[in-house]
Order: sequence, then structure tokens, then C-alpha cells
Amino acid sequence: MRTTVPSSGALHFSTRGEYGVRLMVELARHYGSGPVSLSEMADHESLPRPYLEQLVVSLREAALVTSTRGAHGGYELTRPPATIHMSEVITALEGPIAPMICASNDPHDAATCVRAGFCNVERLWQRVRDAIVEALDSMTLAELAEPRTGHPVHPDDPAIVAVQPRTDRQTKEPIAQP
Amino acid sequence: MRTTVPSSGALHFSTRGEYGVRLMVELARHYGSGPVSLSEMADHESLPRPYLEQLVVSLREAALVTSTRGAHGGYELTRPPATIHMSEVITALEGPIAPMICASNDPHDAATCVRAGFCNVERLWQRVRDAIVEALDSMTLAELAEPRTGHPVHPDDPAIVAVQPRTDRQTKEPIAQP
DNA sequence: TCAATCCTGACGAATTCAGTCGGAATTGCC
DNA sequence: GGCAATTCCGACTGAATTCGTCAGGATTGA
Repeated sequence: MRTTVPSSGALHFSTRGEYGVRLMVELARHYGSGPVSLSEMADHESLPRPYLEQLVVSLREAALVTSTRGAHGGYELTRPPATIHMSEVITALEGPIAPMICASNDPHDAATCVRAGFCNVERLWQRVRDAIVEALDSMTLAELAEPRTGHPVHPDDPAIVAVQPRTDRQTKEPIAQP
Repeated sequence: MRTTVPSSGALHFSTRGEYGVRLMVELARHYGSGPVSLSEMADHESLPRPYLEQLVVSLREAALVTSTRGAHGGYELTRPPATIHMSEVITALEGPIAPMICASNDPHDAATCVRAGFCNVERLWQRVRDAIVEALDSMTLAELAEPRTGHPVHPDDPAIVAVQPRTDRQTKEPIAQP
């Protein structure tokens, strides 16, 4: 729960993305054991249940989860965690990845940019978007669901950043650096 | 000028980033020819000059531009465009790259996350952050300043149109390099 | 001196964010 | 059948942020 909103920093995900992903991770951990109720997850993750109710609508509409109504109902994943890429989750929760309107994943949005065609800068935004999508694509729910193995980390531990399971990222050729 | 704010989409840059980058591109095009006034750039880019006045403060504080006061004054880059990476520009304008608080470029910010250490999801945000920084680092002002005419793509740029509908995976179109 | 600039700080409208609230519909279990 | 646990739905709201505007002062070249 957002006690102090930091406000500092560019390219924020909203709490929809944050909470929604944590919710999905929770579901991944219970995959195969029947539905999990929202209250359960809200309790376990210390998140406001009424707010989660809103978020989960988007996840259901994106066919990432199914719901079972009534007593002992709840939500569960529609597919195995290993087949769910984080790009799908984020897009469902926050809409198309669009650091700038001219670089939206949704071509309809992108077409609304008046400067399209003559504006040089859109190449930058598109490259950023591709990098983001690629990063989100390279990770599945399964990887986030497996418990953290051992290494107790210090907040600014550089070891965290170095983790790279299976990256084959390769879109950008490096530009000549002076 | 923002006529209709689309609001749809995740990970937006704010107008500070957008306008600020366009301003820097303008300065790069005039590099070496003395200072350029804000009004000039505001006119040429159809941006509100009083607002640019605000943005340029951040750029000056980051030592990316210098100002000359008085008549025929204005702004100019402190370094050749080819040595200015877009990560510097964006960071100056919008603050540290931080898709999530636990994944901020600024270690002080990152340390404020209560879940640091036991939260698995931070690996995801950190990977996204690294991807963004890498993308921004790989591009310099010089590349954005060169006119589009030497570029292999023409006005009806397939890069925008070629993005497929959202039902399936987003493939990244390779960014053509001159 | 005068006009063109940069510089500074305060202000404000619109939008979005992050939830809250109340209640209706559905289902399992006694 | 009745009750309790759920999902589902739509409206509402306080606070923060964004995107500017405005007024005036300081500095400089001609």
C-alpha cells in the first residue's frame, strides 16, 4: 500500500502493474490447486482487496485468469505459469507499452501522432519501447514464482542486477562511442 | 502541444521528456553557430515558450547546455552532439529511470523499498530498467539531429505501420541504420 | 537608453491515480 | 431453503501530479 508516493523518477509503472503482477505471482504459486480467493491474496500481500477487485477485471478480460463464483470460489491461471510472459500481464494491466504516443504498441494509437513521418525523435522512443517489450517478453511468471534461493541481499546489491537467466536480447547494434 | 492527451498506455514519458529532447535536437542542429534563443526554438517546434523555460533549467543544471544572457543570447550545447547520450538527457529532464521504486537508478531511492530482499518481482523491474537504460545509452543526440533524408525509410514509414495487432506477440522491427 | 534575452517563483486548471463504497448475482454447504 | 463466501459491477472521491500560465526582475548588446 502506497504510504509515501516517491514521485521521483521517469517511466513509472502504476500500482496496477505492481499489484497486478504480485497477484499473478501468487496465483502462479497455487497453480493446479484450485481457485484462490481475492481476500486470501490481499491478506497475504497486504494489498487492498477492493482495489484488487478492479485490477483482476483486466486480467480476466485478457483471458489470463478465470474466475469461479460463489463460496470457495476465486481465481486461477488459465495457462501454466511458464507459458505466461510478463509482457502479456503488463499490457493487460496497464495498456499498450507506449513511452511516447508515436511509439505505442497499439498501431491505432501510434497513428495519431501528428509528427509521424518527419519527426526524427520517434526512432528513439521506438527503440526504448522495443527494449521494454523485449525485457518483459524474456521473463515468464514461472521465473517470478519460484522462491528466492538463499542469497540474502543488501538493498543496493549489484548482484541482483547481474541475474540474467536466458537472455538472447539482440536488437540494437552499438553505436560508435567517442 | 498536447491537444488530446491519449492517456492510454504504460510507461509514459512526460512532456518534459518529449519537449526537452526536441529542444536538445534543435540545439544539436545549431551546434557551433552560437546560442539559439528559446523563442526561436519554441516557434520552430510549436511548443509553449514559458514551459520550455522551465525545462531548460534542468538541462542547464545538468550541465548539458549553457546560457548566454542579454540580447542575442540563448542556449547552446556544452559538448558535441555525438558525445551526449540520450540517457543523460532523459535523466536530467525526468529524474532517474525507475519503472518501480525498487528498481531506481538512484540507489538511495531503491533502498526505500520495504520489500527489498525477499521480493522476487524486483528482478523483473530491474531487468526492465536495465533494458531502458541500455536503449537510451545506445543513442546520441547526433543521430537524432541528422536530417531524415539520408535515411533508408521514407514518409510512409513502415516502422510505424508494421506493428501487428495486439492479439499476438509483438515483434520488434529492426531499426535501420544508415 | 532600449529591446531582447534569460531567470525566478508563484499560481492554477485539468487529469490521473489510488483507492473506497454499496450492493447485486452466484454458488457450496448445512 | 437458508446462509455465508465469493465474484461482479458501477459510481464516487480525495489527493497528487502534470502541464502549463503569469508577472516581474536581472543581464547584456546595439
